[in-house]
Amino acid sequence: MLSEVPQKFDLVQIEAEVSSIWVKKKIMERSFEINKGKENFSFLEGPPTANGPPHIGHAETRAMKDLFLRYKTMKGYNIYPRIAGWDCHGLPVEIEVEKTLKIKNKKEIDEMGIGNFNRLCKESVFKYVKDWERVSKKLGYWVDYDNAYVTMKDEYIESVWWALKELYKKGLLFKDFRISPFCPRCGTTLSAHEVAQGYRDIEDFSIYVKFKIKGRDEYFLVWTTTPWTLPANTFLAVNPDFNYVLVNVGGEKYWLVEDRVKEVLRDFEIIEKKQGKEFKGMEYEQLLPFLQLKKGLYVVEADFVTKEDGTGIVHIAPAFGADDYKILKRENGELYVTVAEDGKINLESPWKGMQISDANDEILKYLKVNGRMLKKEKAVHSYPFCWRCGTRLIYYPVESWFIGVSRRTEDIVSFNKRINWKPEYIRDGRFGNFLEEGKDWAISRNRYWGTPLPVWTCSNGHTFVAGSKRELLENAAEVPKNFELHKPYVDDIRVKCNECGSFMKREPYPIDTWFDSGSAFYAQYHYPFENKELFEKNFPVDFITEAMDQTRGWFYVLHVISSMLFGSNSYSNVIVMEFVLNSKGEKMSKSKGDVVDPMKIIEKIGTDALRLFFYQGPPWKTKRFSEEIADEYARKVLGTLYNSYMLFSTNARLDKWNPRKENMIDNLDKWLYYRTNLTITNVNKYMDSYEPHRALEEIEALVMDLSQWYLRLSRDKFWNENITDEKRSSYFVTHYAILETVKMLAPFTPYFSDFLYTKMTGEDSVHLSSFPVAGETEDLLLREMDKVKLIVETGRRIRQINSLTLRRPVKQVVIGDMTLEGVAEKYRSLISKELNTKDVVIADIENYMTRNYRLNRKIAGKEFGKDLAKAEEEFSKEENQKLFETNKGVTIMGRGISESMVLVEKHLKEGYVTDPEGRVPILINKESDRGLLLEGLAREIVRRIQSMRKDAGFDYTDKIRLKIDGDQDLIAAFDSNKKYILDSTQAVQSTEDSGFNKEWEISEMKLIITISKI
RNA sequence: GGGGUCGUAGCUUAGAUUGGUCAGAGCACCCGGCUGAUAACCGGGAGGUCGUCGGUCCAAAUCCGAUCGACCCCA
Repeated sequence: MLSEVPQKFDLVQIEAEVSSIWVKKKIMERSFEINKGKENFSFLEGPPTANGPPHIGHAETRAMKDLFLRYKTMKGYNIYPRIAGWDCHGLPVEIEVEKTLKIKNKKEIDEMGIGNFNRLCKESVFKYVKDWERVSKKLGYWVDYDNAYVTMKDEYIESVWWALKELYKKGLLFKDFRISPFCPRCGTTLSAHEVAQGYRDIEDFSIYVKFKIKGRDEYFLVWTTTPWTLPANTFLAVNPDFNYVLVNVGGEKYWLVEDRVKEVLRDFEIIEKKQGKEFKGMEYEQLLPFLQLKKGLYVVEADFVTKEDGTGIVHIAPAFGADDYKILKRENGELYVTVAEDGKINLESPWKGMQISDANDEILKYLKVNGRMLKKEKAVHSYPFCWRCGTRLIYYPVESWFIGVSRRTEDIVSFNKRINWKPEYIRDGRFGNFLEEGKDWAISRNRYWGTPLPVWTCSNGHTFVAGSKRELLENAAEVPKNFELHKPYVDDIRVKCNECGSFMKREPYPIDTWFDSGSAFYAQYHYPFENKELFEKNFPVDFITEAMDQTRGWFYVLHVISSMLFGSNSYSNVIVMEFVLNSKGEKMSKSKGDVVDPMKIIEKIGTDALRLFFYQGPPWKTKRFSEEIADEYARKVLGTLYNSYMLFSTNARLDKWNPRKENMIDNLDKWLYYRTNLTITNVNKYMDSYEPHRALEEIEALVMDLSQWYLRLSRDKFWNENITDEKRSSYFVTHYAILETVKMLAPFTPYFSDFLYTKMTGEDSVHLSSFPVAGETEDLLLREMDKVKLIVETGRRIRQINSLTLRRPVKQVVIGDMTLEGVAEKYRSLISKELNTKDVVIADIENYMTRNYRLNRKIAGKEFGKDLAKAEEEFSKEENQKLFETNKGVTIMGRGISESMVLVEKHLKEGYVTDPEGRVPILINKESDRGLLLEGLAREIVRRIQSMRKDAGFDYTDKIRLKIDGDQDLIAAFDSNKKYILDSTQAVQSTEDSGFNKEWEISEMKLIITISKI
């Protein structure tokens, strides 16, 4: 039953062997089926965009996902669906295509035709999917790749449409303006990512202008860096909590924030003070009288007004700033856009038709001439430019469709409380904070490749939202051939307006691809058109995990969509994983050339080693990747377990022992059994609470205890030639411990575990077996063994410190703590063997102390005066010392000596040594005699013979002839320990001179050993 | 610029929620042991301003503030 394993521990070789068996015996497929009909555990794959090969971070999240999938499977849960998923839409795909076509802007895309472009996008999506699948499979990530959900399929899109229609019906999908970064030359908005690429430090001018207060001879002093926006001025904003002052400067009176006066002005005189809120509603005269405003030209309050620069009074031009637009909405004003999309002023004014940069200068002149400019400054600041053409970006209102997240913020925040976040601090920290902001979500994109927004509008302002393919086709005037839910096909469909009968056109946008991936929890089922029950069974999803960057990405969109659509959280447990960094703790990057290819690592050290590295330490802590550390750790845990099996199986096989229940005989065996069960309990607990690193720590500790304590102490039991009850007992617990450990490791290291499991059981796979369930355990025994370990370790340390080599037995070891009596008696033989002592004594340490009493000169001096020296001499006499010890007092030279006058010195009795810093009092009698000496020498001789056996290449079952020659003492040692030596070395004494011989020196004595095989 | 996490021996790290046994391990290093798990195993030793500065407290690696550095998110 117990199969042999190769001598050499080689994870890569093991992996190769196991993975071919997996394929041959369809282990993965069978594991998917094994729990059919049992309780469900639901999982959802966060869909990657496969627009590049997977890197080590992807490997980490996949390893983490797989860990729990395997664990839950072994726990008997049915996981269905268990599928991969691919995010197909969006800018990354478009950019990839643009790169291959060597085109740079939307105009060129329009020229080649959207149909052609999108076809290329569709083809490009799967360019790297093969790489992803190869790496994922190699990592042992067991999901169904053939039935992956794909966000660009019509079914998936249809589900998303359904969701959008639901939101529309709830009034949560609407059109509004979004003030976006905009390149006036390219005529396009830029994504945040693109904007971030284009920041540059530039020297720019800014101006202070004067807004006259209506009906007063006072001005608001306002600072701006964008004079071209001044014609669109609608409000002035102050911070209600700031203090403002009215100053007189050369006869003119200006209002500005108190804290900035000194920075802005030189000679001034403060006339009056007011709080910001007192200005609310105050009207002022239009600075540039060209725009006909229906509402505006009064002061509003705003929190975003700071004192860091400017005057604490901010010019508001709603079209050209996000904050500005917010104020307009609050004040219910009307939006005026004074600049056309080509960046030219379109307002009837002296500047009409000018580019904004030219208008800047002209407006400046105008203000100067009209006495409305106080001063002009130059300053360096960071400003975004278009990353394509280098044009200065402006903020510009772009029509956009929104999801009304802000209207459901309360729900969204409260549903978050139901989610078990790992680590916990994400819930109320990074994630919670972001939810509280509750910003509306602009989902329309001015792009091509994506889920089309299913909204049609007519010229009379009516709207139709298609909630399914069918609903669209029913309302379509004509149905085109080769129809699919992508541009340009959907755009070709004309819909007749139900209200006015005119033709409707589709709003031409695709939607934010995050809406796609955030819809996966229902759209993967083609819900609600299909699989309704399956969806409900799996909702909310039990477990998801992705990297930290998904907090505001996938985790957010899933949660928002689910909260608004289903009134619930969409996942119950989530592990937020930190990144894998390079060995210096820096982010890996292509430019640094330190990007690690997971496949290369796997080929070198094996998948299991890489996986173990990922599982070490909390998933939410960054990990510095190092191949050496990964390899080392795998050797430590898996290598040790492998060696343990090797030791066990070699002996058990010789004895033809087959795994079966045996009576546990000695306490050490019981200990290992209980120890294993304790680990099983803890591993289950930690896995269930999504703390895999703690589970792994438990397993590691068990492996170490098995190897370093249990097996080391049990080795000689295995060497007995006959199979005894003791041996059976030991085989049983060893087998139990190794097998249960292998099973617990299975979700962590699927290849290695399966290798050992199949060797041990002959079954097909550990992944078709159940996760260990703890048998009985006994705390007392576990605690006792800890004490035994402590005693043994302390004893060994004492031997070491005092150069008492373990090889030579000592006369006696004293355990000087009576509370340890029970333990020490119970494990007496174990302790004597480990410490190689003839005798173990348990006795109060005080019995091994001699005390020496000295006079405390400070106190005794007052009593004895100049006789002190004599008194000390008297007191040190043996009879007085004894008297003092028994009576706690003695009379010296006619005077009583009491305890208060005495200092006590304790000494260990002659011949004993101890470790004064030890946590338990252990004494060793270091006195030796000839018998002990000879025994020690006998072990020296054995060691030499064994070493020679090995050098001679003898098998350890080979019998040998042995001849010893050399110094007297060594011969004596041999003679007096003959049986021990001959038994240990499988030898018979001989006078044969021929054979393998060698001369040794032991303690400056000569020893000649001759051996030969019989 | 705002928010978050982290910073413990040469390296990887435990301990931080509940402040109080000399801050525990492992690897590497040095010394020793074992020699029937042997390209394995065991013991011991040395090595730490707990990033820095300040505060609270009888007492801080742990709580608070500042600061430096790493990483992430947002602007």
